Amino acid sequence: MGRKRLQEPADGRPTVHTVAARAGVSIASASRVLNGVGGSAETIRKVRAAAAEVGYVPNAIARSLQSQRTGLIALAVEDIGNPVYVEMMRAIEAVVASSGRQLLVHATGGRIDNETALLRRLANRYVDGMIVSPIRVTDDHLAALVDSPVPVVVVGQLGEDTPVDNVRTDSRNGVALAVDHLVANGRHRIGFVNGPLDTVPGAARDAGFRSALARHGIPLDEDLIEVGDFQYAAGRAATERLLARTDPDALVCANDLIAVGALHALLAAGRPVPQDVALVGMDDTELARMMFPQLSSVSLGSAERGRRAAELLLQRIADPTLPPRREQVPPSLAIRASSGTTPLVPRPAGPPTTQPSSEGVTA
Amino acid sequence: MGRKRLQEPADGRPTVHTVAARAGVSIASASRVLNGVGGSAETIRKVRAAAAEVGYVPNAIARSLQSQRTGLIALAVEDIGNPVYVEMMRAIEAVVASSGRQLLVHATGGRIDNETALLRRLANRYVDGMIVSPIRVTDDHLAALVDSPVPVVVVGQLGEDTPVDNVRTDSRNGVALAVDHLVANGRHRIGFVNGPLDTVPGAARDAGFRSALARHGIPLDEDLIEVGDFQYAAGRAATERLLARTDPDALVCANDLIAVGALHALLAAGRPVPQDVALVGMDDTELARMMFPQLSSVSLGSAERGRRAAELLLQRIADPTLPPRREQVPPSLAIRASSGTTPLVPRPAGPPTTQPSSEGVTA
DNA sequence: CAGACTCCCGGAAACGTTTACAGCTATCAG
DNA sequence: CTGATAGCTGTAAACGTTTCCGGGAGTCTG
Repeated sequence: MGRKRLQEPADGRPTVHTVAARAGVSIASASRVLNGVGGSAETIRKVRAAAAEVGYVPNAIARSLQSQRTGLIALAVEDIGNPVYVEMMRAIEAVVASSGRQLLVHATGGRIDNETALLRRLANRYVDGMIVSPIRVTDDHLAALVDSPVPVVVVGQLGEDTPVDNVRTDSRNGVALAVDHLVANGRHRIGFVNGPLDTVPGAARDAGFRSALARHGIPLDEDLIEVGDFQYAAGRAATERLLARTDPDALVCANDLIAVGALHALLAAGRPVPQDVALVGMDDTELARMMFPQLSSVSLGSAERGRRAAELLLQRIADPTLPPRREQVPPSLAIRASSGTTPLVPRPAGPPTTQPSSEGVTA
Repeated sequence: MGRKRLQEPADGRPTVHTVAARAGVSIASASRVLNGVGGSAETIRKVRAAAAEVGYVPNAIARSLQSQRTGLIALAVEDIGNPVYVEMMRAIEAVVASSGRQLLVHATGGRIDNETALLRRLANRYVDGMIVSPIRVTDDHLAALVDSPVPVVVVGQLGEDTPVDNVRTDSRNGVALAVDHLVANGRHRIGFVNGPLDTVPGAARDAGFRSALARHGIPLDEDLIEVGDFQYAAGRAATERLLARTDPDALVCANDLIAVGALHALLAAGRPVPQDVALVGMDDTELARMMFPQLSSVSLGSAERGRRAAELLLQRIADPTLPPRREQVPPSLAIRASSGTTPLVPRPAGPPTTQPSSEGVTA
């Protein structure tokens, strides 16, 4: 029999040619049987047997080249360690896995050039689509998003007119929920520990804080606002700076990592939480529930946003002609011990006796 | 000019054929120039210009098919949310990225069939190698590891005779470090909150705890040992059960998530840490430093293990004929406020004034 | 000026798969 | 008995790239 090509590649792994030769059929028939389309009973039997004997496993790369799909979905986030992204990632993973695909995680380290490069690299088609959650956005970046060669979904704020699938929340309003809650509990010297103002979430939260105070008729004291990074250490340092110059009775923090840093700074300064200072974080990650006292936190629905983003992406992959869509997940407030409702009543210091309810009340 | 094949595929994306035609050279020349090997000055100029004009980007899949390498490294861990894996992942990512490859993360959810399936799927070559950190190991699993079609490195304990690259620590001895430290500080009713005994780390830590107590001549009180999951909630529940039936003056926890749960349970029960009960966690994740009081914790060098595993894997990919290697990272103890050195001296409750040093002392 | 050597180029094969197409056989209807 | 039809099969092309190889042009040496 005149074999046209090697049947056993150098590394000895069987290909569809190996199977076909062994079964005494053509590679087309072998491929059809292996894919479960067509084939006579006899052919099916022979091919299956041959495949089993040689331990044939199809090569994913070759299949991808032919089918023009890789079965991979990329996720680009700033910091793989931030629990908010962990939760988002878990939700995305679930959706992606249920579609038979796999998730490829990129850590951009928040460096935007990094992220833009990633978007440009999409052109080489190593992936069927990408979910990206940028914290900074430049024009260059936007351009890369808009004319991306593969479907892209953005988690986070994006200009109204940008024709890119987008799942967002309203973090401005999220901050307002926190402020409303604190004001309702009699706190009036409310501090705010934010992340960098040149980031999209940082800017939104800053605006939200200022407008919420204004709505309550509370004059703005710039001393009560401090800015750091969206990290634990930066949050702690920022809070220490804030405490050194002024005297808040409550703190709103731009995410839970900052809030944990703030909690640490407050306790170290001998300011019990919530008796002396009430504390509200943001993102409502599991970290908030792991603190003592448990932290109140504004949920921005990160898992839900991740889930929806993944669904949007899968839909767009299935039908690239869909018009750009925009979804919004509303924020909600989980009230826990750190912003307890009995403000400013001096109590003996010590671990608060408030029983930590593992489920926060949603406002 | 007789073109043999389509130069513009249906979706309009340029291929090397497009570039070659536009530059008026063969695809071989175009490919050579684009890869920076060979080509006359004139050819280089023409090809580069043509590539730029049409915005050519090479197709990663086709390249992989030809080169038999995908540039992807897979990492399979149980729980993507456990900070110990986050740290390991970061370390691996750094090494992998510096070799120009990318990391593909799988969450196995601790289900072993899941992990074995993953190993079998490696046969389709969608990835150049894999790092896996199993917490349970069966014979089936071992077999899949040993005759994996692509290089695999295991992070964690593995039988001595298993011919698979392996980076391990000595968690038995790690537990001993914790016990020694507590005993040296006058604690004698030392409790142990462990993970499942049918896991590799759970079993090792259990053995370590028992032998350490024996070495100090402390009789074993089974009431002081409790088992749950390697999770926060389970750790908290296990600690509550333990506290309900006995009265420890110290607790060793099998990882930091459990330790945080234990801290929570202790504080809720009005047992100040470290005054009343000293607490030592394990893994020395950033979570330990984010608690108040900061948690002492046994470092098992997760970042270092990740780094080494990645290096072993890259070396094996470069030279698959290497003999199986086995590396060991020694544990060390980071002493922080939660196991402060002034035991059993009743103090007024309240936030400990111990200044939390962000760097623990290494024993 | 002839031969050897270097360099560049294009044709074609190869990576491993799926699939369009055409040919063949067997079955069925008329 | 003939023509149509359905189902199966094999050949070959295609996916987009890299690379082997042979040929041709140019340069250098003797």
